[in-house]
Amino acid sequence: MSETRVRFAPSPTGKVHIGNIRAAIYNWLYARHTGGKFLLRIEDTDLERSTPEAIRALLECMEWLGLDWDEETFYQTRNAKRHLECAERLMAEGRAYKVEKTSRDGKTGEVVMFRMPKEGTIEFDDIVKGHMAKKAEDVQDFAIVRSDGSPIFHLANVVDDIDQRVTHVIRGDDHVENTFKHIELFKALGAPVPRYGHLSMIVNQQGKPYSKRDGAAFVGEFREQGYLPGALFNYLLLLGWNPGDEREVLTREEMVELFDLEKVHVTAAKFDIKKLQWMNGEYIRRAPAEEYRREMEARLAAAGLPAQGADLDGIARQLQPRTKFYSEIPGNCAYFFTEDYPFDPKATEKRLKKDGVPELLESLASKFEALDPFDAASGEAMVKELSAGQGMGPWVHPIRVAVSGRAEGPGLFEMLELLGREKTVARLRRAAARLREGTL
RNA sequence: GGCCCCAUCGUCUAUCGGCUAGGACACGAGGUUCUCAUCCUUGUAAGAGGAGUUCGACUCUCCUUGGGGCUGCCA
Repeated sequence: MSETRVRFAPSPTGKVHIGNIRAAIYNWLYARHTGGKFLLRIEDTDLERSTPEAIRALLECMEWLGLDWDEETFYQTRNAKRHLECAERLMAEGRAYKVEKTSRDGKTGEVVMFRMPKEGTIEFDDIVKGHMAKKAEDVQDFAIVRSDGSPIFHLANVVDDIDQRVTHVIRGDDHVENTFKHIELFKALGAPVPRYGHLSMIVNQQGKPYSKRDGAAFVGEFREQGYLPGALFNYLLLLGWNPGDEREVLTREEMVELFDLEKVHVTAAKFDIKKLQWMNGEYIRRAPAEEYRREMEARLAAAGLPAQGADLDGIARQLQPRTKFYSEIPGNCAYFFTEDYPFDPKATEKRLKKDGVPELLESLASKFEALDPFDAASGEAMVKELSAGQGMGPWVHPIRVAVSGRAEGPGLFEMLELLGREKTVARLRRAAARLREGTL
């Protein structure tokens, strides 16, 4: 049994979308699962539309998702000589012929056509779709070399698969019809036909397949929006495959161990951003505290917030279960690091702009000034005593908004402890003063 | 038009002839609670339609309907 060799063969003609990248994920997992090789081939034969930017974006996305590939990156255009040699050979053997054709855009010239068999059936066993068969008469001859002498996708794709010794072709559903053509090409070139596995499409909320023009589905967008690569990877994996039990959040190791092409679904799956968001939160909550802290520090630094002196571990502990996206970290905890924190208008209106609040805040400031020790437990005990069993809301809410500017966040007393006595007291007094001045 | 593929809660899915059709997301209710989130409990919600095979069909067969793919000198 020879080694499994699969490839991801995108054409860099636009931004890579989730459908493409899921194909990459499935190829990668299949290679890792079988202990084979995962190859990358850039199909840049469409010179008009392939761009270096698209290639760079693609490689960045793969790296971000941890899709490492084996052997050297294969650029299809660099193998053009071989493609053409094969075309010559096919012509010499009568399997291809030249013909005068007019293209869609009106150019007329001589192209090389591959001759398909005219009778019998072409069949293959697709690993995901099962047995596939088609009458030869239903498949037309097709062009393999353009009138300008450049090889066309079908030829280049097959010859490269031969040269890269690809054993399993795992690609999008949109290639099923091509497979009947490609099989004949492999045979005509005297090469073994690889096994095929065709992946269903991922469709959008409207039920339409994602296209390269679908900006929202561009993998890089998810990264910018603060999704974790692990979460996207995990979510995409589940869109058409499951481990056979009820687990959904899987480690990369589990995925590699359990992944199986035979269990991949035939039906198209609808992309559900809500579930991805949940998955992302799940990944954040499950992240090691160390990792969350590092991420937080990086985000704070990027936002220009000075984190020195603050109890970052304590803040991270409070924030982690409340974070849906890493990108929202600075906005959610800026008040820990600056006195210039914004006041949410609604919360200010509801909790602070009330009769008696300035007086309340000032009296609380004095109490916190005297509190000993200044920690969450004694803060809570103090307010509990003030509330006399009637509920701490009337005290807690104004304090929270005064010291953080926000209506939601960590438990108030944990928050105050993290802030420290000095800041707590100063903020309460400052808020009271601003309320009196009417500057809040 | 021709050829091919597909069809379980709103969404992702389990079921491989025995089903009171299970789980997750989303949504609703409740609990914990100082807010938000987490967490726990819980509810609503599905087999496109019609024939057939069978003791028994979500599961097998056929038809209909609906969706998708392909039908390029794009990939």
